[in-house]
Amino acid sequence: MYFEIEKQAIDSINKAVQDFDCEVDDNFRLEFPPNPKLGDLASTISFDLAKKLKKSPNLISEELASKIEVPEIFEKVEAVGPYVNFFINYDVFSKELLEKIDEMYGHLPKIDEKVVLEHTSANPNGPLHIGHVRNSIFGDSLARLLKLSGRDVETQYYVNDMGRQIAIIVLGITELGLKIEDQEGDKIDHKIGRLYFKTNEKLEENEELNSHVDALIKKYESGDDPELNRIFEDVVEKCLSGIKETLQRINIDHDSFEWEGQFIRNNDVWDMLDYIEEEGFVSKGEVDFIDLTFWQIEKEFILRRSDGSSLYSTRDLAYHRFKNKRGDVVLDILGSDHKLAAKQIKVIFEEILREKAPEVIFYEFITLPEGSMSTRRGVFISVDELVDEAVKRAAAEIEKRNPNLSPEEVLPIAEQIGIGAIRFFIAKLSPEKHIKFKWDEALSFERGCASIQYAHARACKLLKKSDKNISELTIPDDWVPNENEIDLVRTLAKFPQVVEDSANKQRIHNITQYCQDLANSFNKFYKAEQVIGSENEDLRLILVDKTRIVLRNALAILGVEAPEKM
RNA sequence: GGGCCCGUAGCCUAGCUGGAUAGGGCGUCGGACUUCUAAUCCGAAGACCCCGGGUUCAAAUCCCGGCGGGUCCGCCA
Repeated sequence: MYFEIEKQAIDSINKAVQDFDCEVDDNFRLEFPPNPKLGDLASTISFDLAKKLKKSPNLISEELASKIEVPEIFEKVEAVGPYVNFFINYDVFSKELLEKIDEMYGHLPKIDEKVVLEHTSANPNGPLHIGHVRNSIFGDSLARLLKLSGRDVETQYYVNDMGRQIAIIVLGITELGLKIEDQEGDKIDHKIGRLYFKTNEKLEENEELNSHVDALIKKYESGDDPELNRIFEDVVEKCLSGIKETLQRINIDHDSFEWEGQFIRNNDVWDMLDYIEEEGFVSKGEVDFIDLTFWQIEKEFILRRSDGSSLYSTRDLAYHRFKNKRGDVVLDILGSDHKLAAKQIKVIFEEILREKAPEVIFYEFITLPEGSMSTRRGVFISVDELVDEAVKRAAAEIEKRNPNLSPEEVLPIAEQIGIGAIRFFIAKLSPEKHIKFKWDEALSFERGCASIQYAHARACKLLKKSDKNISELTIPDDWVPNENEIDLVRTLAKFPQVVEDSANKQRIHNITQYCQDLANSFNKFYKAEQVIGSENEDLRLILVDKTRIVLRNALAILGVEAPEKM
C-alpha cells in the first residue's frame, strides 16, 4: 500500500519534471519528512535539478509543486523550502490501508537471492557468554529481517572442532585425568568451560604440556586414532548441546552446523592448498604462508604450521568456498577483532582463488566494567546467567502488578519479557558501538521492550474483551479519522518501507525504533480514545487488531515474542 | 609505532553516500488512575554534535591535524 502511493507520487513528479527541459534521473525514492506536519512523503529532486538548472532549489520546488497533478490519494502537494512534500488524504487512505493489512503484512515480494548467513560460531570450549550473544542476536535478527524482505536465507554455525582450545580440553581429559561430569556447573557446557579453565591453569604452570597439545592437534587432524577422534567429537557434541539449549531459549536456531573438520576429512583444504601452490602464491619458510604485501597487507597469511598441520585460517578458506557454492551472498557476522583476517580473506578470494569474497558485518565488543571477558581465564557472564536474571526480574515485576496470577501463569510471560529485554537491548544499538555491560541498562522494563510488548498485550486484551468477531466488522465509507487515528495509521503504513530499508542497509536497530514508535502511537491512541462502547467501536476494533498484527510482526523480526497478557 | 572502529543533553543512543527546527529512550521536574490494566499518557527543562583548521550556497555528516576510549598487528580462533 505504501509502495503503491509512493509510486503514484514519484510518477506525478516525473511527469511534472518533463516540463523543465532538463535530464534528471527518474529512478529515485521518497523519504519520510522529520515531522508529519511537513507532510507524509518528501522528494529531494529539487537539489538535483538546482545543480543542473543553476537555480535555487526552493524556487524549483515551488514551481514543481504547482505543476504536479496531485494523485487522488493525496490531499495536497506543497513546496516546503527545497523539498516537495506530499500530504496523504487520510479520509481515503486510512480505510484502504486497514483493509490491506493482514497477518502477512510486512512480508515483501520474493527476491531471487540466496543468502548464507554465518553467525555465533563460538568455540565449543565453554558456555556462550554475553560477548558472544551480540553476534547471535544480531545475526538471528538480521536473518529474520532478510527473510521478511523476500530473500532466501540459510543460517550456519561454524563449529571449530579442530582448534587448539578443544585440544586443550582433550588434554585435560586424557592426560590430567579431569572428567567433564566432575566439574561444577548445572549445564554440560559450563562444566566443559570449567575443565578448559583448569587445564589452562595447568598449562601455565607447566609449559611443557603445550607440546602435548600440539601433538593432539596433529593426531586429530590426521584422523588415524579412532579413539581420540571419538573424544574430540564427544567434547564438541556435548558443549554444543549446551550452547544450542541456550540459543533455543532466546529463540535462536541455525539451519545447519558445519564442522570445520569435514573440510580436512573430505580433502577440500588440501585441494585448495595445492591450487594456491600451483598458482605460485605459496611462500615457504618455517611455515607455509601467503605473502600479501603486494596488496598492502603487511601481515602474511599462514597456511600450515611448521609441523605440517593446518590452522583455523586455512580451514576457514575452505569453509568459505563451501559457502560460496551454497548461496549468492555469503554474509559473516564477526567481532571487530577479525578485521585484519577478513581483509586477508577478501584479497585471497578475489585475487588468488578468483571467487567472490564474503560480506562481513563487524560488531564491537561487550566488555564488563572491570575489563574484557575470557573463557580461558574463566572471567565472563554467561548468557544462561543473564537470561535467568532477566526472567527473575521480569517475574518479580509481573507478580507485583498481577498478585492473583499463579506461578504457572507468571513463568511463561516472564520468559517472554526477560528474553525480550535482552534481545531488544542488544538489537537497538548499532553494531559498531562498544558496549560496557551494566545489568540495569540491559534489563530495563520501563520503556524498552516491555512497553512495546505491553502495547501488544493491551491490544489483545481489548479484542478479547469485545464480544464481536473482528473478521466480520467493516469500516464505514464515511469514516473521517481523528488526529490520534491518523497518527496510528501513518505509523502502520510505514512498516513495509522500514523493512525494505533496514534489510537493504543490513541494519536491525531501525526496527527497534519502529517498534517503539508504533507502541507510542498506539498507547497514545489507547489513552485518548474510547474503543469499546464508542460510536466508532467497529472501526476502532479493526484499528486495534491491525496494530496488534504489526506489533507482533515487527517484534518477530527481533526474535521477541508478543505476549497476549502481562 | 602502524591499521581499523567509536566520541551527539546528567546517562544510553538515532542520524554520518553533505541539505528541513539534530530524532528516540533513561533520569530529572510538574500534571493525569472510582475510567478499555498507569509496564501508560500529557507538559517542561536539558546539546559550543570531543577540540582546532579546511572544502561548500549548505557540515553532526566530507578532508587534514590533535585529544580520549576500544581493537588488531599469534605457527590462537
